[in-house]
This record gives sequence, C-alpha cells and structure tokens, in this order.
Amino acid sequence: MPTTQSRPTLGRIQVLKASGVLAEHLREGILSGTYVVGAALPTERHLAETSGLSRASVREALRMLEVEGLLATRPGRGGGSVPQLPGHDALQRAIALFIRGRHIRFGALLEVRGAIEPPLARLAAIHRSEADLAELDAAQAGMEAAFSELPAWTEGNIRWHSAVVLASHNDLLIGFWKAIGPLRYAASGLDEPHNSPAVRSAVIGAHRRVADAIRARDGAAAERRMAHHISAYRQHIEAQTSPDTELATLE
Amino acid sequence: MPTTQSRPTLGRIQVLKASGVLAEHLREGILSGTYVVGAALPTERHLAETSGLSRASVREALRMLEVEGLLATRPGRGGGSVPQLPGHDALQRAIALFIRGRHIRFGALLEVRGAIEPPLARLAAIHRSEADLAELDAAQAGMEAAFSELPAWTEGNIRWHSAVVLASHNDLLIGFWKAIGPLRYAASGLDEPHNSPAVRSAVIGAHRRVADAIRARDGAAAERRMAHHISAYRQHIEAQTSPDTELATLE
DNA sequence: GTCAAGCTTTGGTCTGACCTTTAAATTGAC
DNA sequence: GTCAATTTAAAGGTCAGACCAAAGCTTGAC
Repeated sequence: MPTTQSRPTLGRIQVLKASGVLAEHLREGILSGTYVVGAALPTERHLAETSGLSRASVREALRMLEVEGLLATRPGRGGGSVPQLPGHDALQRAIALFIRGRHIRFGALLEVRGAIEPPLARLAAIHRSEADLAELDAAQAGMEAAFSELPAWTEGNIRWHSAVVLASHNDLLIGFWKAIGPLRYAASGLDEPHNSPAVRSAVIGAHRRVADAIRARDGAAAERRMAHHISAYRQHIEAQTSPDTELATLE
Repeated sequence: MPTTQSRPTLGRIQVLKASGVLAEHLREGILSGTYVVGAALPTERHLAETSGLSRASVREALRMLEVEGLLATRPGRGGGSVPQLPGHDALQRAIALFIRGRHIRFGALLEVRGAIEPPLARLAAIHRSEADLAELDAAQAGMEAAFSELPAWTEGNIRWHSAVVLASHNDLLIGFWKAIGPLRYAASGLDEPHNSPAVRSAVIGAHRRVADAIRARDGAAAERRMAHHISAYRQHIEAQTSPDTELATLE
C-alpha cells in the first residue's frame, strides 16, 4: 500500500530517551541561569515527581550532566546535586580521552604545544596586567634561586610557563594548554633530570628575553622568542624520548 | 583523645559509586582493547549479573560512557551498547560546553583561531601528502569557479581552510580547530555576505600564496602567510561584529 | 554549655516487573 | 522454491517501591 506515498527526505528519526530530554532541560537551565550555580537542584524525588519520570530516569540524566561537568552530587542530608559551570578539569578529561582513544603520539603533543604556546606568549604581551608581570618575575626569581636544586627547578619552570600562559587571559587556549600539560610530563618522565648547568643557564636567558617582550607589550617578539625557546626544548627532548611513544593513562 | 595521633596527609577520601567503578572498568576495557570496538558489549542484564550490580547501576555507567563518546546504544533485538573510540564530535561537544559555560567572548574565539591556524599551515607544509595537495587545489579551483556565487563561495572557502588543516595530520589540533569552527560561523552570521569582489580577489591571492608554500614544504612561509591572511580576515570581521558578543547555543 | 545518641533528609542501590523497539524466525500464499 | 506478511524473541527503556548509607539537625543527659 505505501509504495507510492510521498516520501520527504527524513534521515534517521532521533528517538529521544526520557533521561536525555530531562538532561537537555537541566543543561539548558544551568547554562542559562534558571538553575543557579551553587544552589542545589530539587531533590531527585522532587524532580521525578514534577517531570513525571521515574527516579531511575532522573538519575541517568544527572549522571550525564555530572560527566559533562555541569553538576556535582553529594549524598546525605544537606547534599544534593549542585550545578556548576564546566571548568578546565572537564575539558581536560575530554581531551585526555580523545588523545588516548585516537592514539595520539607523543610527537604530536609536542607539535601542539609548539603550536599554541608562542601565540599564547603573544597574547600575554597584549593582555598582561601588572599582576601577571609580578607573577612572571616571581617565577623567574624562583627558578634562579633553585638553579642547582632539580625538583624545585622543574617546578619553577612549570610555574613560569603557567604565568606566561595565564597572562594571555584567553580562557579557551589556556584550557587547551593545561589539558596537554600533564600528558606531556607523563610521557617525558615527569621531571627533567637531563638538564646540564649550561642548559639551565640558557633557559634562564631565554625566559628573560620572553618576559622582556611581554613587559614591553611587544607581541611579535614574545611569540618569536617563545617559539625559539620551545623549539630548543623540543630538540632537547626528542633526543631522549621517541616522538612515536603512544600516550597511556593519565596520572 | 585523637589530638596527638599520627595524621598522615589524606585529602578527601574518594567515595566511589558502583556505577562509577563499573564505568571505569568498561572505559579502561574499551580503551585498552579488551572490549572490541564495534562489537556489542554484553547485555545490560548480563553485565548486571556478572558484576553483581543492579541493572539501574549498570545503566548509569553506560550513560556516562555514552556522554564520553565511548559507546553508542541502540534498542531492540540485535541492538546493544557498542564501544567506539571518542571522535571529534565528543571533543567538540565538550569544548562547546566549556565555551558556553565560561562565557567565552567571540573575540577570544577569533584569537584562538588566529593562534592555531597558522601553525596548522606550517605543519601542513611539513606533513602534507600528494592527496592533500590535490584536495587543496580542488578547493581553490572550486572557489575561483564560484567567484560570484556567494553560498558556493563561502562553502568553498571553508573547504579550502579544512584542506589546509587536514593536511597537518595532527589529529588533536585538527580537533581543536573543528570544534571552534561552527561556533565562529554561528557568531559571525553563518555566511559572509559582506565580501566585495575586491576582497574576494585578495582572498584568492592569499590562498594561492599559502598553497605554494605548502607545496614547497616551506613551513615558515606557510605559517607567515596564513597568519597574514587570517589577520586581514579578522580586521574585516571585527569591523562588523562586536568581539564582545557572547557565544550562545551551538548549531 | 557540651557532647553523645538518635532523628531526618537526601542520595545510592536493589528487585522485579512491564513496555517498546527491532531483527530474526516462522508461516503461508503463489 | 521464493518472497512477503506475520509472529516471536531479544534487546534496551521505563517504572514503582523498597531499603541502605551518609551527613546535618535535634534533643536530652550530664
């Protein structure tokens, strides 16, 4: 019978699950401010009642939003599901999953870092505040003071690079950078015991030049110098670690 | 009584939920290959039996993995939960949520694009294959042919930039780039009806110069020229759209 | 006033049932 | 025998109701 009826193009009807619909509603409510961040949602039983769904469906929706970083749930009286805005941690988890799942090689991570950190330095030169400069100086001073104390040196190095990145005030790029950081460290052996004093002196000089450009609001110079610095680091690392190493578990 | 007992540093004991434990097990199994991608997982009832949990808990775990992009579930006989590796779509969803939640401004998105696309051009020059060059040429020819046909022109423009980006063969950076693309278009009015013929001629010239550098494997030139091209586009766009526009709904 | 015991609220989990979807198996007309 | 319609079975989707566990609140003994 129905062979000659009109067949409008209609691809794969999207069957919506109850939990999915509720999740969508809550997601939109949290992002748009209808559900106030920090103030607990109605209880599961209440959500079930008002939505007409079962508690099981409500809970599935809440689990989804939890994974998305949109709420945190705590048991017990005074607990509940508290909305929050997705932070760097949620972004980082998603990126880490992507990296593991797609078998991203270590070399590709170095490429990404080499790609985004110089532009971050440029943005830092443009957007940096006085407080950013102070933190940058403090990190630099810390490294120079810890010149011959390797754990502190490494820690200071991370702090310095973080200071540059944060000074960019570009939250999304900062998120990308922070997401690949831990994986890089994990793959390169956590700290870098392979730094000769000569290398460390060179690092201090390079940092100083980048910081000068940021202070002078010279974006082009900051980007160029950071690219140079990272390129040197990369040659240094690639001489010791195979760029074909596959990234494994996170932390 | 317990004031002087030894107090080892112990922060916030992590209380694990049954669903969380199961999710972790399945996640690890999928990523490590114990559960074969494409081959359905055991049924929910079976998972419940073997794990000793209830079906409700099993389903919460499955919902979590579904959000993470690690599996797809279909009802009906022959259906089931089929493992998959997280793709660009999952990454894009997470990034889109981050952008909405953190109220990232349109201007910041332009910064991100300006930051990562030039390095992508450099990587394209390094890693491009012959097939990549062919696609790049085809996109270029398509644009020139559609010079006075705006929708096709815009489509061709996207295709050309995609061709450059894909030629980089850096899956993570490609993921970043693809994630911010739709949001950029959404915020800038989807297509760009504001292109005068003079602008379009300039675009064709700029594209040709970038492509030449990629063909010649000249990474530095490709990056420089792409940066120049994007910078011009950005000034063009910012004259028409406020960079302070907040990004709203996706798609 | 202090502190411990119990109460109450809220999420966490389980059991078992029933509905819906979809592919496979069966049946029957030709 | 072949093919289409029908039936059946195997999944996921949903629900209802119970009980457990955590954690703040209340109350009462001291």
